[in-house]
Amino acid sequence: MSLRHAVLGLIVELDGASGYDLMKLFEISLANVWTATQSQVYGELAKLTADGLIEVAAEGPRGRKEYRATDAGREELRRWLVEEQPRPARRDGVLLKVFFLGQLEPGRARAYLRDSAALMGERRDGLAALQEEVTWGDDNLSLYGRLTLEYGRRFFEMRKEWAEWAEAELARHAAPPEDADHA
Amino acid sequence: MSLRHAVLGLIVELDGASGYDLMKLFEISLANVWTATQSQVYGELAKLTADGLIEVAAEGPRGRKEYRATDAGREELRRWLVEEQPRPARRDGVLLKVFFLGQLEPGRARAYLRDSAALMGERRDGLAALQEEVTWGDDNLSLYGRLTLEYGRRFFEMRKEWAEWAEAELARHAAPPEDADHA
DNA sequence: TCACGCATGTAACGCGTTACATGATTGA
DNA sequence: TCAATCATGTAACGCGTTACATGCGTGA
Repeated sequence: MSLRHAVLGLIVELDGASGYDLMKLFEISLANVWTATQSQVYGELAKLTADGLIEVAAEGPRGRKEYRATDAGREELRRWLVEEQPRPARRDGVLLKVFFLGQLEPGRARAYLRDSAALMGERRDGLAALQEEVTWGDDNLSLYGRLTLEYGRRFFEMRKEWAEWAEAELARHAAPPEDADHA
Repeated sequence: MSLRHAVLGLIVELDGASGYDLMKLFEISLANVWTATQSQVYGELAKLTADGLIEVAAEGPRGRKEYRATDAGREELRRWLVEEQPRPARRDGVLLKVFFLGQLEPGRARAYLRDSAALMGERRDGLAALQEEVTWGDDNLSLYGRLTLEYGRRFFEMRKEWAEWAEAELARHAAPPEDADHA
């Protein structure tokens, strides 16, 4: 149940927001941390309201509803942060493919890893560019957003290096070490 | 739709397996790559059979059904490996918490990161020990399983180092740089 | 004989994705 | 005026989790 706390957390930090505001934040700030669709966000807002963790603080033009956290909501966010420990759900589409790469010809398998390394390099560069671009404020979301962005950069860097290493491993196996000591 | 291909892939690689066999493989070999529950596995076997990608090749004692891949199934696995590219679903419970760590007292936030670093170190050591223990064969599953295991080790190592870095960053912000040039 | 392990299945519920559906405001 | 943007919602479907339910075979 993490979407719930993502939505609640944003409302607490911003001290009030609409579903539309939240969507933009999910697309930008939380893009590398937790994704959510529009229907999920509005659905969760309804549930959080029903459970008394947030409330409609004001209504604006075009049916806009500005939600704010209740005391119970702030308490629940804190409880989640302190008490609940997430078990990492290990599920990775790229790794799954690697696991079955033996079904392809060796050349194709290595090409897959090479492409993967290149893609990870691009992603890393994208985040690195973002880090340069953004001017960070002194607020919480800036400070902690900076930490998660750096995590993303390190993540892609790690994957790139791993893919390069894996490709070399395959090469080592494909070409038996005939030249190891006589060349 | 990756569970489908995980199940199909295992059946192809093993050249025949029962749901029970697959469960053990999900618990051991695929634990760090793709998780699945028992009901998922049996459900997927039924679907794959209905779609003609696998078939019951033999029935054993205790109602055991040995599935084997059909030609269509082997073709589908190949297609998935070559054509389909997974978009990485970025969703990470630990990062989500970090994003909202500003809601805690600075001391507690840093403690969270320290604990996280310690946990990641343990996980890394666990995988490293596994790497030492296991005697690897020459089959595909051994070769590619070794690659994914190394990925897991690097992943935890990266997270450990990141958590330590993040904790230091918070320390830097909590204690303003009063001693920077006069000490 | 009896416990453990092998072996398969179903049902209920919640989360996530995609698509559909509608309408108000504002600024060029 | 009209297009873009703001803004909210619903419905259908599939995947994932938990719990329930059942029964056979084998070895100590």
